[in-house]
Amino acid sequence: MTHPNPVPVPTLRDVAEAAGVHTATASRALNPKTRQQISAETARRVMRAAQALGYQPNSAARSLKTARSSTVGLVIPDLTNPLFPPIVRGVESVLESDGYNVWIVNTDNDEERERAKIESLRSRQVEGLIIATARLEHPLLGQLHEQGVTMVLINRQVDNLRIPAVTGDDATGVAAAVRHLADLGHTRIAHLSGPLSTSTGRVRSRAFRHAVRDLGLPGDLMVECGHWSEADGAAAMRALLARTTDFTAVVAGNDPIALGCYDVFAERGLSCPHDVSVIGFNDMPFLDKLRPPLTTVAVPHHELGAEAARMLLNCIDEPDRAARSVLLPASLVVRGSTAAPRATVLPEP
Amino acid sequence: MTHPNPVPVPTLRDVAEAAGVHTATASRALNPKTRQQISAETARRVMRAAQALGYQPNSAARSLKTARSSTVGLVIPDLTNPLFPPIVRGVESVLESDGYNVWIVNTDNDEERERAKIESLRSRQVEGLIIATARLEHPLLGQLHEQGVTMVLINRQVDNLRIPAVTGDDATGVAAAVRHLADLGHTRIAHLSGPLSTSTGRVRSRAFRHAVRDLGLPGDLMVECGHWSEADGAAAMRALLARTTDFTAVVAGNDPIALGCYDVFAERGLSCPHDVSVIGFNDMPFLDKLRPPLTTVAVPHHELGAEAARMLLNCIDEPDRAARSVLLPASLVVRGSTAAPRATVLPEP
DNA sequence: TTGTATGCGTTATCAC
DNA sequence: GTGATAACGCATACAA
Repeated sequence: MTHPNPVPVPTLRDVAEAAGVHTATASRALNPKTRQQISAETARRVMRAAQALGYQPNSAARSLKTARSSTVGLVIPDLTNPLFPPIVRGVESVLESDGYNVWIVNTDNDEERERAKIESLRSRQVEGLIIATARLEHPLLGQLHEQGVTMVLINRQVDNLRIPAVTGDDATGVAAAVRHLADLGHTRIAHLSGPLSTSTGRVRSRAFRHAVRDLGLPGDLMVECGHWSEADGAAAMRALLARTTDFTAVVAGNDPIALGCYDVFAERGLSCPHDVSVIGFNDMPFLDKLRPPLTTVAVPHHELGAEAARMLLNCIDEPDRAARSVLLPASLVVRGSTAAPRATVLPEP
Repeated sequence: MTHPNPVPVPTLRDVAEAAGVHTATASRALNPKTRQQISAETARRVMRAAQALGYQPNSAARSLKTARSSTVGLVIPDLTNPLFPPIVRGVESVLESDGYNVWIVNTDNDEERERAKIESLRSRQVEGLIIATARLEHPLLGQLHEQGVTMVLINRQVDNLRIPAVTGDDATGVAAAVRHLADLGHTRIAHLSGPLSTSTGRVRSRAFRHAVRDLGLPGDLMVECGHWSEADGAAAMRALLARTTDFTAVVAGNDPIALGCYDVFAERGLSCPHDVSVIGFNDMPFLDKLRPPLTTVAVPHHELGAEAARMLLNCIDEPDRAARSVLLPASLVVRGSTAAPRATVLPEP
């Protein structure tokens, strides 16, 4: 139940009256940037009055007047995907110390939803957008760019348009994964890629092809997952097994896909890493508690968010600066899901 | 880089001019609730103009005029805690279909931060607050309530004030956990509680005491964790083992605390569930992939958020309605971390 | 140092 | 059915 006598929200005018000054004076006294224009005594009186009344500036009025919202929009597919909360916190950590607030929206990877959410963000006069959805087809981005919307992309490079982006160095991460397996003695390594309609799916898939080719290994062991999910990972692994059993290691497009592999191994009585090694991607929480603990590629999600936020601030401050893209290093985290293949013939010296 | 010629954002005035009508008419044409007052022909013309210009209403101006923000604030401790994303999505699923938007803030369980965040929310004229932080001491809540702030609590009951709340039925969940262990033959069951400064810590701890007492089991095997974390769970388990080894099962205050137990078992060479059974709380993602898969109490987090949102809408619509509290059922999810104790003397018939 | 006046973009209340 | 006008709360250019 709300309070029986809902206190009317005090305005600047109330504060001014209580302090016996004009609203303009009160406004200056309350704003740190203009407080110096005011006598210390008056400033103190105004601030006490504001405190006493529980005054909070009406941000709608302020942004209407100043044409600034001190708000940026953060567009992600789905908060329940453990990738994104660290990114969100990274963004916030930078933006909040600069006086900005962050408005988060989920798109569920639905184009219509995404459009609607971004419209609503724009109608809120956000000063910039950080977009962390990874679909490849994206007419919307082009439109926004045309309209001069300030934005930064996370985990996605758009080739055509020059939009600043910050991404994890997926290619190096995949290469490290493949090299690790090769070093262990694996020669037939499969890749269960994410959807090739996503930029990350495409980048990692291509990196895998390059990596195996560079090592002189076969590059035909590839299956595309319909989604980045455990279920689709399992389906892809079943499809691969139906085609061939002549492989000893798998590089999964992400961690849930790797978990899908675990499920199929359990079904088929295969032992990991004994029969087959698996490497995931992203280093989700609690992977070290799995059976076996999953070897994976760690992406600095928090730092991805923080760096995107810094970039966005740059873009807001210097609208004419050329777009830059930043690549953050990914690193292999070796755990228990990778080992030497069972019947390896070690390469002759 | 932003567009070289940043298009000035079109206002209602621009739309009106383009359509050859007055702004008032344009406003009426664009608002579905007033569109009927306008001739169909004019309405169409205005809407086409708006479309063509890419017009988005300025929400600051609108909420200044209407004194409504169509926004509610959602206050949580930390998005990276996997408990909260489902709650957030639950809240959003209800609120968005009602035309509201949700503003999320993280408090990191810091009182000062929480106060600042809520102030910033209020200055944004949010129409209500959903608060999902679980500290027990909370002068702030009292103040907000005094000021007539509409709010709903998640996972926390405040005794004094009559503030609506929606919580999981922790007590029943804990009781089910204890009964499950007793049914397996355990007689000496320990509890590693969360911090007793949190309402959930206190509720679950008390429920545990009641449950063991009702079964005639000893109630002295309790340790309080400093935080709801894996590290603190491990510390508590070490403390318990230093005191006694005369127990065969543990009910952890939450899942990370249970994982802390796993860590200590690994250190000491104890086998779970062979030497000791463990039950967690919350049913975080991927618990089924652990070694062993963790038996836990599932709380309907999405539904918790959805129900809180429904309640908040009620409160906004009918400010004078009495506060209600809702308890959502929790359920035991039996997995591999619980089994009969090794050397059980089964009770005589 | 302080007060006066104005307008941000929108909607509500008038009058026509 | 449409237009004119005012006002929401605040910040700022200008006057004093």
